[in-house]
Amino acid sequence: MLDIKLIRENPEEIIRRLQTRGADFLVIRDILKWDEERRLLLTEVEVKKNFRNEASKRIGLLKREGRDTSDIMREVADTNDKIVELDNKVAIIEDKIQKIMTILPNVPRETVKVGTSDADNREVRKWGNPRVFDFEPKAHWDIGTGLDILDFERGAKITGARFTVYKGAGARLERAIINFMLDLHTENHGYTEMLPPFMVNAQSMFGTGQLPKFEEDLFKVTPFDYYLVPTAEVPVTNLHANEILAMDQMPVYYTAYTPCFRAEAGAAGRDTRGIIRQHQFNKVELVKFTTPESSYDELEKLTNNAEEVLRRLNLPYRVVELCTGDMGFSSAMTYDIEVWLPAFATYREISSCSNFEDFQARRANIRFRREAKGKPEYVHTLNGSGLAVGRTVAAILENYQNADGSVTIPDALRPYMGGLEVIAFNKK
RNA sequence: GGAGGAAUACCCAAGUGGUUGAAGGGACCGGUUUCGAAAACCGGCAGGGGUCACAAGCCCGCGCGGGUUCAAAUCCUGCUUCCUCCGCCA
Repeated sequence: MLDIKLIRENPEEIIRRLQTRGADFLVIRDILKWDEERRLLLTEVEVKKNFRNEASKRIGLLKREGRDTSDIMREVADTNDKIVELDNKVAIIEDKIQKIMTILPNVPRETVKVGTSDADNREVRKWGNPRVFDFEPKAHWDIGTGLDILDFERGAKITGARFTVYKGAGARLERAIINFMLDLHTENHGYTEMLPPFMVNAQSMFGTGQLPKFEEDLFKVTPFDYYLVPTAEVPVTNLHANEILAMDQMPVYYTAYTPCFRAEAGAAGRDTRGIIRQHQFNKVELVKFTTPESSYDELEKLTNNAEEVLRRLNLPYRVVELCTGDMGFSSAMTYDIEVWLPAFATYREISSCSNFEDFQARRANIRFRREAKGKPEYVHTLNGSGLAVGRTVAAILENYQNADGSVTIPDALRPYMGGLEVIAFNKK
């Protein structure tokens, strides 16, 4: 949520910067008008409430003296009618403002490149060299099927499209990667591991920005008012909703493994093969709560923490900075980390690291206090995938594949695979 | 799922309609005292919105939402969470 005061002070500037996302956002001028109206109504009704408070107090005193109070009581009752009327007007106008405010995206950071699609994203750095194959590299779905570690048909049978069954060494690999990532982030990067619920309420979805605008992307658990988490960002960021953090706990670093559930509405026809785009996938997430002045340094560090996973797995990647038109709703600035996939001969997103500044903090009411008696301020929230597990499996299968169809296990994962060095076909 | 009980500011806690539009204690912050500290004493101490200078005053505020009343922490009502017991259960 944007700061209404900021809009009030500099509406055209906000409109201009929001427009870089690709819509006109002139509705902000309406908000401004309604806001003005609201403030006038508020001052009016508050004068009346003050009268009511004072008069009621007087009635109490007069009654104690046994005096007649019917005149003044009637007067207050009349005032009450006006108060109700004004309160209703205020409620209607606030509702109108709120409806728009909740669907306004975050203002991109001033330094973010203006653009309309991923074609305008800026490559920041590249790491590692794509392997040169002396055979035709296969796609991960062919490798996985060939090794009998990925079963797409049975996934579709027991559930539906975009659900996959992992088997044997495949299942173990997924689990090994999760443990490897969690251990790295907790032992080397200073994050505290959390294991949150995989369902959250609508309030939490609102707090991080998935609701009200993106309901069609979510799986709702009827008849309950719960949603399956599309990312651990939602439960973990909302851990501190309606809280005021003490300065000495800042910055807060959390990492969490959760499965992620996405309806993938509007993705029909894209990435229909393999495990790149699933309705359910695993992810290890990094989440931070920081002071406003440190959040961009923290974004660099967080992104680097995610990159470290790929470096340890020796998977070539690049980092791109998303342009204004390609950024998510809540983000002020986003780095995507893209891993090299030989069969696609391209880099594909495996992590997205964002600074939301105070956008989510306002929605979820997450604040901190610099000093014991200081005024609470909104924190900045950040998060990033550290990393998407399924896509890591795909990257390993493709980058570490051998000519005979087997897959070598990256050194860093072997301790997590019971020492296994190669996944070869195993009919069991 | 059934039956009871509870929810007050960082913590404990008083308070069943009007000098409580939140007592008292602890913690915490500031001060006096002290060579320094402890103790004692004095003072401060929930958060939020509007006007506006992030001042004063005013409005809101006792788990959350409605309602009754001139007036609600206090009465009514719906919900949430926690506790005790019963049932079921990984």
